[in-house]
Amino acid sequence: MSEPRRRAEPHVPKRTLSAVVTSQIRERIISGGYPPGSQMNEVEIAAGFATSRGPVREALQRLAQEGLLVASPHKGITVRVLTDDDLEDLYFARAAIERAAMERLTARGTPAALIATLEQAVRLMALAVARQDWQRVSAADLGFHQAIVDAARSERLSAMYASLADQTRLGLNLLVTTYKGRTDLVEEHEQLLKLLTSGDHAALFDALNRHFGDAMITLRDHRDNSPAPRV
Amino acid sequence: MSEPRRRAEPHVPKRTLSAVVTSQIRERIISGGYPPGSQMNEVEIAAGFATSRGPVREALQRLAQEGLLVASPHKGITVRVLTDDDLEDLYFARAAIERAAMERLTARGTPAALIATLEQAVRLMALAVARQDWQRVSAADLGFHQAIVDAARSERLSAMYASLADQTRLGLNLLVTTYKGRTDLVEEHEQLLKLLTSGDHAALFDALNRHFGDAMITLRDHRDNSPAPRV
DNA sequence: TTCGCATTGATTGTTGACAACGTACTTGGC
DNA sequence: GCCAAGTACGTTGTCAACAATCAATGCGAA
Repeated sequence: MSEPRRRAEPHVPKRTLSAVVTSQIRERIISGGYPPGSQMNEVEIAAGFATSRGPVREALQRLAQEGLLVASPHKGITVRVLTDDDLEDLYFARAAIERAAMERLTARGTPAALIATLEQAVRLMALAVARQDWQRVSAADLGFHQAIVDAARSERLSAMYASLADQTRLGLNLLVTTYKGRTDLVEEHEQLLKLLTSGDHAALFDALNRHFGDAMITLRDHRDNSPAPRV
Repeated sequence: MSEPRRRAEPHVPKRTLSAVVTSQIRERIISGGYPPGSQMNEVEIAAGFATSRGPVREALQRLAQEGLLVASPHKGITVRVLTDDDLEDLYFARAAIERAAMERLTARGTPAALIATLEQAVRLMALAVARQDWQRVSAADLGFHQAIVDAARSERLSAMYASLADQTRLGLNLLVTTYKGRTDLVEEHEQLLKLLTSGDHAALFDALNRHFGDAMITLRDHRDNSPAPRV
């Protein structure tokens, strides 16, 4: 990991201030630090980061294009409020990308490294479920799926999926108890993993569709049963 | 080439300057006004738009995230140079999205409005082919596919596909003669249209895969036969 | 009261200047 | 002549102030 310093190419990742602000804000949005619907006041955030509005503005613009924020000209930028339609669209788009990734994987052969990564993710998920740490369950869940997409080695698919995964976490952090009672979650991912190694094309796709379908149903139930936060 | 505003705008409701600069630059990149690899000098562009660096900077950042530009911190922003791998990745990602859209369309039924739009696109394409206007052929081609994706009514799929389509145009404008000799292009789209209305799931997917496969082959041939521009 | 409207306050959009960084050139030494 | 360090230039990153726009409030008239 440690790279010997070379004169011709020191290339230390001189992270620009905008970049660090962007990732900080993104993390805070995903983890629920900024609740959906709240307005992102530029001067306020800039003060929090001890910087000026410039970098903050760039960060917000970027996150808006990633789908975590919504920008209205002259009105401001607010944290996205995901509707039921948005959630359905999210899972639909994720399924589209993940299926394509799986198709390529089954065609080219599943790398052993991916299997190891997925097994690790499942283990982490099981552990988190046992501890009822739903934050980590969600992280393991999305990590599992992102690993599958990344294994397809498509720069664009990976980038698009990462954006969709972030939006999904934004939708989930409102419903921290979403995973509660879904004891079948670990089994479902184990099943996906098994089908992925077996190479059973049709069964794998069916399982993925059911998997996302279950997630949608669970989300809807929780949303219906819990009072929606004021918008 | 220079298309001035058609009117002194008394009622431009609320398009921010950044937005208009963004679309202007995007159009110019796609149409080849800024050749791939060239650096986007902020002050230069700002002078061209008679504005300051602020809006230009925002526009460039946005286009970079759309994939048309690549940004290196402290070095500058350049027009993306698409490699062969990029082209393959583009078609792979497009196929992933378009297949998902088609699946939903065949499941829910193809809207009549879509059929009309596609027929119109094919007519325009045939006309452009007859006139050997490859710029319009490319526009009709991408319009055809974008219409299919839009008909699936998925906000995220449409947005992602639009970005991929723009990148495709960026790759095509280097090879303006790409379509030359592809007299089968109109037939292929007619075939896709027919299969879409017939609802033949499997045949439609096969046709789409062949369609993109043909495009890839043609692109590769042209790139191999023509001297690659220095990078 | 209630509707309409001007005014106020706050926030975003834009600008020009300053600072930091990378690149290319020049200069000195071998 | 060639290489290396130092330097100068150009570009990007950041900042603070100015202008434009929107939401909210208060006032007055029907």
